[in-house]
Amino acid sequence: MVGMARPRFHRLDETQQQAILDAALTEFAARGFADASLNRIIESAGISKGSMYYYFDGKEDLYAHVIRDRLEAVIERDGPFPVPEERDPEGFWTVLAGYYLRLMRALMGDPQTAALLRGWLAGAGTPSLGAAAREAEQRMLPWLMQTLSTGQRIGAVRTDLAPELILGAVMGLGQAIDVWLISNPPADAVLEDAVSTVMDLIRRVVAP
Amino acid sequence: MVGMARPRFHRLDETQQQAILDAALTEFAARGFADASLNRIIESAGISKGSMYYYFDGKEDLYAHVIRDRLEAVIERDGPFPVPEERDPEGFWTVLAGYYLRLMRALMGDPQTAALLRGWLAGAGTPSLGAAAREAEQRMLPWLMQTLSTGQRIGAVRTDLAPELILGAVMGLGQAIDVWLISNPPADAVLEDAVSTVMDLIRRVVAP
DNA sequence: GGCATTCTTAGACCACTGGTCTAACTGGTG
DNA sequence: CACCAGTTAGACCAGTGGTCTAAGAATGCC
Repeated sequence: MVGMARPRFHRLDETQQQAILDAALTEFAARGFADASLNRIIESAGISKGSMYYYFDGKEDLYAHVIRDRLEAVIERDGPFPVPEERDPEGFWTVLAGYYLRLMRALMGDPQTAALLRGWLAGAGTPSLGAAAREAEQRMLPWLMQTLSTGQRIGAVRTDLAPELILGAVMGLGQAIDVWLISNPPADAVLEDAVSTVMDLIRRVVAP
Repeated sequence: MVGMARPRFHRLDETQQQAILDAALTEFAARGFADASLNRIIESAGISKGSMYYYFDGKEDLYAHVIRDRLEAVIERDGPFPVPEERDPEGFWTVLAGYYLRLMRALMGDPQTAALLRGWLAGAGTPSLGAAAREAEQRMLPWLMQTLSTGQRIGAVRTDLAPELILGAVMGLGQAIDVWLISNPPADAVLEDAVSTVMDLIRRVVAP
């Protein structure tokens, strides 16, 4: 499986694992995948190049691993985010709005992880982001598809367009909104208003 | 001004200008900015590295120039696209739908230019795309802002959100739709249906 | 305790990158 | 023909991601 550190990485001393992941997170968050330097990560982590390639298949493999690691950390700390089981549209959207608000707060409190995940999502459409990092993106797909399915079943989401198009549109919209929110960070007092605006935009796109 | 070949480039023999731009277009369209190799472009163009740096400030400068060159070519061949002057919303959207249809047809007939422009728009959110290429993107802004303004004036576009957010949302949506259309290219017979779907999605986002 | 085996590390080496720089070539002018 | 400005060629540089091999370290067995 791509995007998976070699099993021997998990047998490595915890402190050293952390040193590698921290160095990688810092570099990838600051510069994005393409402009990040594996050599700088290696130096910062205090290991040798041979070691790095002993534990990871390469730069892309390390990147995908760090993304998974951070996603799992966010879910563990701020989750869970089960697929909504509500039966009425208002309930459905309320749950999703709550998830979004929670995620926004979490990422506002963890700017490095936020930057990493942003860079990853933004780069998803470019060739320089390799298969491994795209595979990481694919991992979110089942959750998204299930949520979409639920929304369609209860009348909250349109059924006249291909699911892939609906999801893509929401993701594209979400990223654009994200970019704007970075430039115009809402005060905590109006975070919920911002979330309402976001949910409204998404609902408009997906409403039956 | 960045993104501008040095004036001496325009004094270069036409054939050689074209060789450089063709080699650059091919490489950037195929691999995107980050993974493109300036050395390969140089070799393919049949010039020396010293020459390339004599005419351009670097890889990024060349990229921005090729983008402008292709955008201008598209506008020259398939334009013009004046800011709509209609006074009623339906007229406004009809004009924009016509522009979109024309652009889609144009880009379907010019896949290399389409790939280049796609790579550019997709990369706009990533750090590896430099200031010069982002400046090229900024050049579309006045047209977009004017169109948005017209739409707002005649009641076709909402006024309750920041213009930057509305534009960003439309661009983000547009890219997601574009990605989907690449994977699911519509037959010419249903191109207008596809355009209608796209316009509907955009209208939902921006409607008052 | 020594030896063999396996695991892990170190860093030399490679082809390639974008970019700089200098010498040489070319063309125009007086 | 000499001089000057414009242009070209490609050597050189620091850095990249990745490979490879030798050496060191750890473990297990007799």
